[in-house]
Amino acid sequence: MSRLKHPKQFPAADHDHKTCITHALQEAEAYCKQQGLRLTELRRRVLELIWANHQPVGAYDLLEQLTREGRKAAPPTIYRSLDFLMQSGLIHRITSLNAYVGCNHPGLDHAAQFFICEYCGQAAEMDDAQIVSAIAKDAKRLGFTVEKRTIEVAGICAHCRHHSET
Amino acid sequence: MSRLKHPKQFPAADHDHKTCITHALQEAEAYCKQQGLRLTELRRRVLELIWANHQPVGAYDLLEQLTREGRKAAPPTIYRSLDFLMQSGLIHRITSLNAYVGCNHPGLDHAAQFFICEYCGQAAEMDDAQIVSAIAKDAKRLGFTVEKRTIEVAGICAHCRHHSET
DNA sequence: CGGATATTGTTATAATATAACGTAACATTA
DNA sequence: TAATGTTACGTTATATTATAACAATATCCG
Ligand SMILES: [Zn+2]
Ligand SMILES: [Zn+2]
Ligand SMILES: [Zn+2]
Ligand SMILES: [Zn+2]
Repeated sequence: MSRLKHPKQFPAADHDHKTCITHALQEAEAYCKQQGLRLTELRRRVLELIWANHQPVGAYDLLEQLTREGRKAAPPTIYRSLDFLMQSGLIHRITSLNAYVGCNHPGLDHAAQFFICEYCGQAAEMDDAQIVSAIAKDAKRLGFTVEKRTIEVAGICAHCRHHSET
Repeated sequence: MSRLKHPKQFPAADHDHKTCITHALQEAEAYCKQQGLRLTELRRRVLELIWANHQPVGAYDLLEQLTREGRKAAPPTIYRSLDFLMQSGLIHRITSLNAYVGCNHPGLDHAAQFFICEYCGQAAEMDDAQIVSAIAKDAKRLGFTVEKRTIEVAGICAHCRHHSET
């Protein structure tokens, strides 16, 4: 039950995203190897496409990209890969967008909260213990056993807000 | 910016639900009248069907019920009513279920959080200031302007857990 | 190798939601 | 009340997201 001390910031507009991608794939490789999970060519490629940026991406978008690459792909192709990646903790599903985004710290037990910019589409993953404990408190009072939390905040990120101001 | 002091409890198994329904519809009538919103026959009926119980209900379920009542109804019929009811603050959409549930306190400015039992399907609406302020704190640190929060907790309610224990 | 298991291919279909356009009901005011 | 504008509803078609079912292939292990 480890927990991050410093939740991720919103991805800066000018950050070096190539390192995000290579780092994510390296972590995924290592984690799967260690856990005996089979990160096949297809699954690896889907993960790579998801990590192409910090914007959650839809299943059919991914499907179209696979098809354009010449791969034989149908909806089950992509959904099965997404299932594997989610069960392995390598990606998250953003329920409010029906879209998928890479996990910032796979392998760690964490509740994820997402802040999603409605302008640029970027999503920041957080792991705020205060939110989690506030929910736990309510659950305790209700006698409710928590299985899964869906916490997604839509709005405007700092960068987009500054640019939209006259 | 009023806020409830005593968040609702999980609906008890044996509560008198008829009063929930009549109360909800009376409130809706009064609120719409006061706000100049047109709670038409169709919209009223859809709201009533949603309040039939405390389980979020899907759009196509509602559609089927309308059809069985002899009303001419197609998907747009129900989705337009749902849009009206949501915009008027009379119902909430449960994103993780693609389903709709009556609001417990329409007319009041409130962030809603839902605790949803995976066994009985019942949903409890809460308005926990601690959750809201924890999110606000994160948002402030990120420079993020919050527009909409989606907070849905799935799990097992006290009643169902007691019944599932050997 | 050979049989078991896991992954992928393939076709069809389910479930949720919206676009587009016409008609009817209602409201406003001349 | 008739003309007019507005809102709501009817209707058909289609978009979007996701899964069922079964066949073919690849991978693992004794
Ligand atoms: Zn990046
Ligand atoms: Zn994560
Ligand atoms: Zn009730
Ligand atoms: Zn509410």
